[in-house]
Formats: sequence, structure tokens, C-alpha cells
Amino acid sequence: MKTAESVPTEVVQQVAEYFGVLSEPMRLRLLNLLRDGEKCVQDLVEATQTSQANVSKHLKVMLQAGILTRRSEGTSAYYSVTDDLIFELCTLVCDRLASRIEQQAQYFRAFSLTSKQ
Amino acid sequence: MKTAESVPTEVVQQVAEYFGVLSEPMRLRLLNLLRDGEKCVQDLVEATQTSQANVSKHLKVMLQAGILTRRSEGTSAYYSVTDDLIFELCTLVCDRLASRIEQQAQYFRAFSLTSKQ
DNA sequence: TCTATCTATTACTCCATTGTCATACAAGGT
DNA sequence: ACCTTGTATGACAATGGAGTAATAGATAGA
Repeated sequence: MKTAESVPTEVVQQVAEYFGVLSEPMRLRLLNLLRDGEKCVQDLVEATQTSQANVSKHLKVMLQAGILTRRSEGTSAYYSVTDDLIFELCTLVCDRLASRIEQQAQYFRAFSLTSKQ
Repeated sequence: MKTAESVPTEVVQQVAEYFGVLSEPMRLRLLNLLRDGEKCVQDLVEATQTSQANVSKHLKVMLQAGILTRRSEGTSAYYSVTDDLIFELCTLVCDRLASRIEQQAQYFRAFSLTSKQ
């Protein structure tokens, strides 16, 4: 049986880093833009309304995390998502967050009933 | 059809925060310790070998993120995991990381073959 | 009541990361 | 060759978060 202490530090570290990549709004936005397919840096800059340097940096982070793939064409660099697990994770989290909000709404409705009359 | 720009900033922000909670090794260690069931702060302090203040802080973060539940008993505070989605997410990520490492191993083996003779 | 234990919180330092600016590099077109 | 465009990188300031030490509060027991 697996005990808590049996999980190596290295593993915990890497899992934390993976989640860390997904813990930045700008990176999530970039990933969402890459849902349709590969895009070059300039496309992403225009879509995100931030600096080109910033986009390149975030792309580099995700590239090194093994989430993206890079393809050079002329002076442009095209990035695409290689690891669809990311979208799966985002879907799971979004659904859970939505459920919570709905649950909150139910609490309000229940209170509304007890307050009636 | 959903376009990239249609995702509200607030949603992206919250998803990022959710992943952010899971992006700290100490928190993952605490969650792993809570796999078996609820534990009090002191138990977690002894198991993680860090300060009590640090454990309380991380627990608070996860409590506010809706991941944990708190139960008071005497002077002790017992925490337990309410959102099992977390373990599901960790499992998915761990499996993916394991696959990557195995893939890397395959590359080494393939190179070993091409280098033979 | 006094003490001991357990937990939460504050103030503080330290480290990591984000975003920006400027610059360097590479490739195409004129 | 020159210029333009697209991308990557380094330095920098600002921000945020982790960890620690000290302290306060709460509860059980003597």
C-alpha cells in the first residue's frame, strides 16, 4: 500500500510544476487560442493584446514543459498544443467550478424558501 | 461556436487560481497525507516536518479554495478533502508524466539499436 | 486559576515570476 | 547591401507567495 511518505520529492515537484504552468491566466488564454490549431507568435500577440516579449516568454515556458510544439517557417514561429491532456484538465476544473456556483445558487434558493411568508 | 475571446477574464482567472493551489509541493504533500482521511494540524506538522504556521497557512489556502473541510474538536482542527477531483487531476498528470518518461526511454533504446555494430 | 497544548494570525525576509523595455538575431524582399 | 518583419533574450522593476518567528486565542486538565 502506498503511504504518503513513499511519494518521492522529485515526483511531487514535477507535478507541482505541471500545475504551475497552468496557473497563469495569460498562459491559459494562449492555450485557448491554440485550441483551433497552430498559430504564430504575432497572431497570439494581436489576440492577447500584450507585448510580443511576454508572449514569447510564456510560449517558452509551455514549450519546455512539453505542452507545446514549435515549428519554424520563414521568420515566423508556429506553436501548437501537443498535450491535449491540458484541455481535459481545464474541462474538469471548469465543470467543477460551475457545479460549485450552481450549488451556491441552490443555497440562495433554499434560503429564499425558508424566508417566505 | 466558442471563440477564444469569448472566455471571460473572470473564468480564466478562477481556473488559474485553482491550478495555482495545486502548484505547490507542500500542498500536494498535505493533500496526499489527507488521502487516508481527516487529520489534525499537528499530525500534518509531524508528517511534513515543517512549521505549524506553514501548515496552517497552506491548509487555509486550500480551505478557501473549497478543496478542504475543517472540523473543530477540542483544541484540534481536523481537515479533510472534500473535492476528490484533485486526486483525479493528480492521477492524470502523474500518468502523463510517466508516459513521457517511458517515451524518453524508448528514444534511448531506439538510438541504442541504430548505434549497434 | 494556572498551565499546557493546539491552532490561527501577523510581521517580516527571501525568492520566484510577471511584464516591459531595449536589443540582438534571423529571414525575405527591395 | 539595406530595410522590414518576426522572434528570442537579457536586464530591470514590481509583484506575489513561501517560510519563519513571535504572538494571540481557545480549550482541556490539574
